[in-house]
Amino acid sequence: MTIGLTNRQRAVLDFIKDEIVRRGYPPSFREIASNFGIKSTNGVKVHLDALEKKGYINRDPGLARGIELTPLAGAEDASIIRNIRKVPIVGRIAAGVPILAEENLDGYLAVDTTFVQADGVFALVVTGDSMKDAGIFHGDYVLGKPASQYFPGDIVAAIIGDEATVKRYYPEGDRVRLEPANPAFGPIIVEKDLDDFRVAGKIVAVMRKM
Amino acid sequence: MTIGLTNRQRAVLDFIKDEIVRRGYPPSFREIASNFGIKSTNGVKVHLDALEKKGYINRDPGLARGIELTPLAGAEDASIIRNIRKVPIVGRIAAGVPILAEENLDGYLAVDTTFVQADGVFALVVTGDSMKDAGIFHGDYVLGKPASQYFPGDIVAAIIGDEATVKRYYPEGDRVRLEPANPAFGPIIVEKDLDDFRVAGKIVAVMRKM
DNA sequence: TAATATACTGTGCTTATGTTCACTTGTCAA
DNA sequence: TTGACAAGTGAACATAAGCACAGTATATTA
Repeated sequence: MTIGLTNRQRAVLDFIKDEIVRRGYPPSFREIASNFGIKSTNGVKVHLDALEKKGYINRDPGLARGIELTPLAGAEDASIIRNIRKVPIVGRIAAGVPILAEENLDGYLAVDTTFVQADGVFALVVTGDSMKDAGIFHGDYVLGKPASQYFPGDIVAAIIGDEATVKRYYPEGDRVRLEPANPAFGPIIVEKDLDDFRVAGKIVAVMRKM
Repeated sequence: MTIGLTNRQRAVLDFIKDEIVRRGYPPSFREIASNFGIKSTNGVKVHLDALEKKGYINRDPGLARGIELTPLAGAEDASIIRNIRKVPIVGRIAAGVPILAEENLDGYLAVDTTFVQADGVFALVVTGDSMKDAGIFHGDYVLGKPASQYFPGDIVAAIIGDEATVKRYYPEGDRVRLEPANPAFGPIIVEKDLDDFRVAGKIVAVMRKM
């Protein structure tokens, strides 16, 4: 029952989230009121009632600052309120299903928002050293961000069959050349509109555990 | 000035953290009191004053539930958020002070616990490409973990003067050779017990934003 | 065109919450 | 054995904060 919020309600919700991030606890009615230039605490109460009714917050009536964010509000598990995103880790890719399908899921990686801002970002574990010279090693996590367009030279995660591979992307007519960053390996050349082939995202971050 | 806490103070601090996790906002004086069987709010106030004086919390006087946890409180023990650690980012290093001193602090990086388990881990931003062949580039974050002993070949964060540098560690008698991973650079050789020199930690992770 | 929802103002009230002060008790180090 | 510190009790107090109710205005929907 995801009921949409009005602009005003969303602004109030965002303010509450920001305050929780900034100070570690929710704002009071009067703090919300003064932030929005509202002169009556009742004006705020109406908003909070609406947010609660629509499932974005839970309140503990009577309690000072007794506002809890629900997952709907974007508090996946209180993570988002601390500059954190949970990025799905994509494991073995099942044929035909979208990359973020549950079948492919292999847990989550918590990532600081300095590394990811957008939604839809996924993580995968690199196999092989074909991107060694680009500083991407066997066993590294890479974060991939789906894009509407990829440019020559972009490092991308490409799906070929049920395998994900990380390479530099070079479109060549109706083919694509996937170029490794390691002289020991040669390029992979695939038909652009092969059913089996797609580019899942551009690599936006690398994380290595040593 | 990391002053130790008494058992009771630690218990109170833990309770505050638990409540923040559980409900999303800090407890009131009376909630703390009733949890510990304390009958006077003043009993609680003394604890909070002590926690504040010792740097584990910050309070906004007069405000209901105006308790903020400081990094000190979070670093003590499991982070308030599951699976996540907040790692202090070390910037320019002031002479003479410990690496984690406030003067050096440049914010925090949230990191999944798959990358860090221990306390005391710090992050710093790499300058220069001297570790390029080890897959550590200019601008990368590295996570350093202080150790009691370092072994030949370890990649470490070393402090020389007020500069941090990342290199491979090779002890040689009462000198240390800091070896880059880039043929364009030569090694740095320093006296082991120079005042100006110390090894701050072993590099346990690398994170790159592209 | 009546009903409903949003978005408020203004006032008064209740209570949840933090503060202050005086005093007690036990422990531990100088 | 004095003094400092931790850890309280108890009561009075001030105020921060939530709630209720009576209105007003506008827009949208049935």
